[in-house]
Amino acid sequence: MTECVKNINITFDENSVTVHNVKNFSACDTFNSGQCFRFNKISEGVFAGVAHGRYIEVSCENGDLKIQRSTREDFYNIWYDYFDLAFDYEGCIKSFSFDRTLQKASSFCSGIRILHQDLWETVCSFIISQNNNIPRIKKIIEALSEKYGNLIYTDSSGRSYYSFPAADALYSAGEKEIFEMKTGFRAKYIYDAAQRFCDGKVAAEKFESMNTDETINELMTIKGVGPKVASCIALFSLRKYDAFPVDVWVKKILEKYYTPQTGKEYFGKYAGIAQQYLFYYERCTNGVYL
DNA sequence: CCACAGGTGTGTC
DNA sequence: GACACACCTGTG
Repeated sequence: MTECVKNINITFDENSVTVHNVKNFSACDTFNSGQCFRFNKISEGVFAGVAHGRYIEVSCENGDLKIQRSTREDFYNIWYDYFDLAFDYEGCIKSFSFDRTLQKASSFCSGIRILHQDLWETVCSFIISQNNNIPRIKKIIEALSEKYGNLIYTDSSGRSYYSFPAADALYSAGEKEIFEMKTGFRAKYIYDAAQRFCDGKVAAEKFESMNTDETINELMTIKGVGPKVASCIALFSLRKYDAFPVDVWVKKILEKYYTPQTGKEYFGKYAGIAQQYLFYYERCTNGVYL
């Protein structure tokens, strides 16, 4: 069955969805750009993982985006939004032509998408990311999911996939158990955040009417969430495209290619997407990959 | 043994 | 406000 929605053609199979002629989509670049910790390469060009409580396998060849193990309903309810399919990345990249470095970076990784990730998962994951490295961040998140999440899928080789733990699962586990999952000094932050999500004090809808600065200030009331983590949450979950996370890499980039005064304003309303291109470009061209 | 990893809270001036 | 400084843990 094929449908046409907003000028894109989509084919639905028994157990997969194919979106035809998708521009600017690379599963590899998207999942390796540091915004998401739960997808891994399972074969050439294919990435598998769990998001929003569902297991999928994602690949994109010749402009055809294939999502395996997705129903038609899940595609419309979850993945269309998750992969930001409505956003015009081509136009966004064109708007970056005022800057040579940005032009180079965006043509290097024009297939990166800004994912629309679950708020709680993003908050928790980026708290874990502080003063940490990506392999260990992934390891901790997998361990938490295996212990406190739900079994979602087991593949033919016997590998099991788990959902990210719900906030109340971590809250009832307690700070001590969270610490024992090798989260270190971040345990108290995770516990505190979990409690606030259980209370319902934090909800994604709350941020819809807020601008980016308001969003970041609100997020920073969570312990362990500073400007960098708050910007990541705003960008990778709440879709505030002008949120501009500044980490050690971006700091280096700003020093190397720009002036000390260059701030997010210079990059405009899609500063966050610019940040992703620059970050990924700089890391790849300096030999750091995963 | 020590530095470092996609930072942040706390205590100083 | 602009600084140091510690912080769990694994890896080089």
